[in-house]
Amino acid sequence: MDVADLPGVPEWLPDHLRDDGIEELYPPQAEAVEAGVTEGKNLVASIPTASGKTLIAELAMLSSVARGGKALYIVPLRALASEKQADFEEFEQYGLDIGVSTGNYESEGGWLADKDIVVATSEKVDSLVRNDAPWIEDLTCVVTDEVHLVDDGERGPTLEVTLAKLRRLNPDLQTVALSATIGNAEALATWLDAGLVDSDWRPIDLQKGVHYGQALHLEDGSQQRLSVQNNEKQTAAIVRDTLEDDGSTLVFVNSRRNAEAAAGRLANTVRPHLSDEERGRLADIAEEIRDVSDTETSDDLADAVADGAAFHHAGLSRGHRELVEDAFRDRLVKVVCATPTLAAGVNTPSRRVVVRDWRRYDGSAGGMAPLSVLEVHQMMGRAGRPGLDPYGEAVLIANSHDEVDELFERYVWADPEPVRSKLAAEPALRTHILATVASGFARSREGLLEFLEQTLYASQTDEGGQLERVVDDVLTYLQRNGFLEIEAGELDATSLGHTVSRLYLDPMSAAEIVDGLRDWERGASDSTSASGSPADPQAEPPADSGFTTASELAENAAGSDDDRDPDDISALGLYHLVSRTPDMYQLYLRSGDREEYEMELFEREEELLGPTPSEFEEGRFEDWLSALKTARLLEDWATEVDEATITERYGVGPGDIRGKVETAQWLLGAAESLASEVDLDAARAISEARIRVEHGVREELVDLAGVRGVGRKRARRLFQAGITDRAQLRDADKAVVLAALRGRRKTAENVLENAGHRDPSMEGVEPAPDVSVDLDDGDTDTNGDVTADDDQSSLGDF
DNA sequence: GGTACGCGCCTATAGACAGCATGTC
DNA sequence: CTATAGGCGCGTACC
Repeated sequence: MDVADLPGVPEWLPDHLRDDGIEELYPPQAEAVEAGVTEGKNLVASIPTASGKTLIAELAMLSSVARGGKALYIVPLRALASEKQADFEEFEQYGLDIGVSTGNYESEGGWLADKDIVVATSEKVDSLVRNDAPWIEDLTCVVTDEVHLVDDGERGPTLEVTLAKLRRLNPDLQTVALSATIGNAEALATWLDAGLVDSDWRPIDLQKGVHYGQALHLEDGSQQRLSVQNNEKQTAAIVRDTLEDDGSTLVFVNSRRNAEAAAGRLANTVRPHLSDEERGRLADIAEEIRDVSDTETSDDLADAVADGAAFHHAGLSRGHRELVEDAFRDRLVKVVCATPTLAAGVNTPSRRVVVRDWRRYDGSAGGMAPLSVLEVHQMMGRAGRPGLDPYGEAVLIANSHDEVDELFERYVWADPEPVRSKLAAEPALRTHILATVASGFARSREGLLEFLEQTLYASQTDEGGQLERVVDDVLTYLQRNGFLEIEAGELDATSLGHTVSRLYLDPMSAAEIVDGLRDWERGASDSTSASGSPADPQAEPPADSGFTTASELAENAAGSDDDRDPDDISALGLYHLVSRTPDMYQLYLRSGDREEYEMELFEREEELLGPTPSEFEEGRFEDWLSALKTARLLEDWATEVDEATITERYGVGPGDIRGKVETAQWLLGAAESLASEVDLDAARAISEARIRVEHGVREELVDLAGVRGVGRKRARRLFQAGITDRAQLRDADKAVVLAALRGRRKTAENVLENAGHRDPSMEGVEPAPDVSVDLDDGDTDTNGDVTADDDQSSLGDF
């Protein structure tokens, strides 16, 4: 189909596409147009990655906007939100306004209501609906990227429920759903009352194969000789072979450690193939990587990159990831060894893809579980860059002759699994039922079930019995914990319930937080026996186990003599409290850790909020310990322990620290709201703990770190120079400030201005000579300090 | 005596959304 | 209920 023949699109679009070198649509795109995407029709497109999904989305959104509408583009990852924003911003020249909204970022300059196209994550959209964002009603078109993720147990239900809500709010809404190739695209189409484009077409050939011994067996039956030389691994042989053809390789492995180890080894394979010029540019990038942070991960990555290899996983910080992705796209880095982060995420195609590990550890399966066909196909789909490579090759690695056949059967020739709704699971319904009631989508049990009828789950199952049963369990749970009231069949969210829904908390997290805080106020004496575990946990839904109901408000109102002062709650206690909620991704407890944290628990049990579960309750006790480990990490961060020490002590990457800190910040913010909601007096302690973790500073720096432009390091330097709070900074001797900030005039001016200094100008000011500021060269003060504390407390016990 | 290698045993295990109100070194 | 790579200690073979 020629771009001139597109019905319903703005008149500038055909020319715009031609300028981009697009004269004709790809076949699946043409099918989509024939199905009416540009004329407001619903559509499900199940097509491979990189076969033009984005254009289908654009056609739908632009034509909808051209008719005076407003479009929403839902992405699964924050990283994709910014990528799509960049894509769509080229339409700004035609007067369109693009906006982005994710948890940590909101586009500035004009509210989202004024935007023509809004990009957001599914959770953010859910949250916007819960908080009654007024512009939601103006939407005329919603595009969902990667809809097959409704199959995901944790995040799928959010997408499902959110789509159902959007469609309910606005029955005329055009719904376009983009999916990877899946087994049951027609089921999605039925659910969304949509036309269907289901195609395998790719703009560039993809040849799948399995490597074993000295040969690469391809799916068309041919074989390529690809010999493994002296001692090298199969992966190395493939990488070398690709390099000889001047191509790059993406290697998928199943753990972070494997990614790092493989990158280190493959660096040796790549090194001899680099030109001098490449070596020079790679050295520069390696230097930038070292600048991002001075952790071991950072060093290892820099070493590998200097040789043209890299690893990529979620433990990397944002800066690291971007540098690696860019260098790979620029073809400087020849090999990237990645965990599945890269397959789901951003656009980094490569000549060849190697799927080295096809099994992955899965705690719920109790061991290694094979990857799904869908996942493997998604990884393989990264092979071949349109316009750059003649074709793409995706290779699985077999370790035996039998495995060759197995891999062909299991992945190369197999069709992807059907997508199935995971909505009927209790944890998902807990949060969505509360939100559905709180935001007025349902006012009775029947209304609730009727609403759930609009989900994929309902369209995929014939017997409603299962769903109904879980719904009743969840309603009971929500009622018992004081989130909902049920009266004469009427459902009503309590004010606590509304708060929880708006805060986007899992109700179970909210219950845990409220109970923990309340338990503290009630005093320690009766808490050891106060575990709310039902007598027979087996008979109760798992959601209930171990929690006193949050509705026992009246019980402690009387107050007793052993009430404790809420200001005495320690930061560790609060960090532990939020770390044990289901909203915090827990740290893995390694074998050696168990003993260490049992000891730690023994020493600091007093500080924790709520009764420690019995050691015989295996699962709960384990969770309690790993929450303690997470809490310790946060405490270290809030005690100015430096990054490198933390990564080493807890076995995490630099990016993980950021993630934990961010989550803790969010949950503590939520805890603050909850405390005031239920009249608990802990707000001050929580707020301080939150600010400390936010800036990563000890108590005495909280005030200083609140000044814009002052982080944990600058705050500490100022403090050492004798400036201990914001007020002092406001009237400080400029010479001292300048010296404390190591003579950086511009920084000092900024800081003083933000602190409200009368005359921030640094002109003619010289750093005061008697102020010494040596904290970042080596692990002198802050770290040394903390390490000493640490030694003291642990040594004292042996 | 030193080194190189191979074997068996032990260990450890992917990803990342959200409130609210603004900004690290 | 499922696996496997890598690191380490140890024993053997060889110079």
